[in-house]
Amino acid sequence: MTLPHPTADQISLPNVLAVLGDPTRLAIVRYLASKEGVPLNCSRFLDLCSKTNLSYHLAKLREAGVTRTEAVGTSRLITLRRDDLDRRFPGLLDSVIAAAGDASLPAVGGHEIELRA
Amino acid sequence: MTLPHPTADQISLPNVLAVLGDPTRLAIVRYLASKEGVPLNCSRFLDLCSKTNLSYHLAKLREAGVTRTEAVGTSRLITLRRDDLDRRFPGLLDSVIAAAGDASLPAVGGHEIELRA
DNA sequence: TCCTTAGTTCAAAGGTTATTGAACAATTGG
DNA sequence: CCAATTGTTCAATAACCTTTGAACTAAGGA
Repeated sequence: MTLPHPTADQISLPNVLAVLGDPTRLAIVRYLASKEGVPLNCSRFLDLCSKTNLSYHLAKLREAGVTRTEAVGTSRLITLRRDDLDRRFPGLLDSVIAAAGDASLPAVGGHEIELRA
Repeated sequence: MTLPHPTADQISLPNVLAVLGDPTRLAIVRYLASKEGVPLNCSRFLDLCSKTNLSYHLAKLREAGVTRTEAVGTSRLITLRRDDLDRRFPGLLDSVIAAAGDASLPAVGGHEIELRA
């Protein structure tokens, strides 16, 4: 439960943009946004890349302050840090998600069980 | 006047985000936005980095479809591709610029003459 | 024509990023 | 306890990015 996250004001715009500039990570964020409020575990994203690589990308998202990762049992529950991002960069997340929604990004999920919110 | 630019629908979101994820380029875009409508020449940005490096960053911005570069004499006139970006990714540029405006980014310009719009 | 101004291209160095497989740790169920 | 599930860490690799200085091109002015 104690994974390192930046505080809201440690979140840096260039860093967030750079992190979202990767197609795999953008797909993760897009999917998180589509299931907002529902914490998802990593296995949800295994369509996108290998388990090892996913671990890497999810760490990047967490370290940039885009996602929050909570350890529960052997799982990690991933959520978007929408409140913090909206406070720091109003409208940014929404426009990114909307833009990503139009574009055809890698699809994800479907055969996994959602975890209670 | 014939520098390679992507068409509006060739502009890719991950690419734009990645390109804006560099502090120097974000500062360039921020400054272009603050002088919107006024084409600026490269020398305006020499506070940010060396001439060579600036050439590199401006090429990145152009290739990603963020800026338009027009050759006039020995100058290059740089403008934001706001219309195309707004059409492709509504609200994105504005929220990025607003967010960049709050954050303290490298300042730029001041002692150069603006070119007529 | 010669020089200056404006910017590009090139090659190289150094750094960072993405990706992989193998090995590891931790929790949970039988 | 044993095994399966979930995910991380490590070392390695290949690719890409940023930055630099030197050499270059192209236009404009004296």
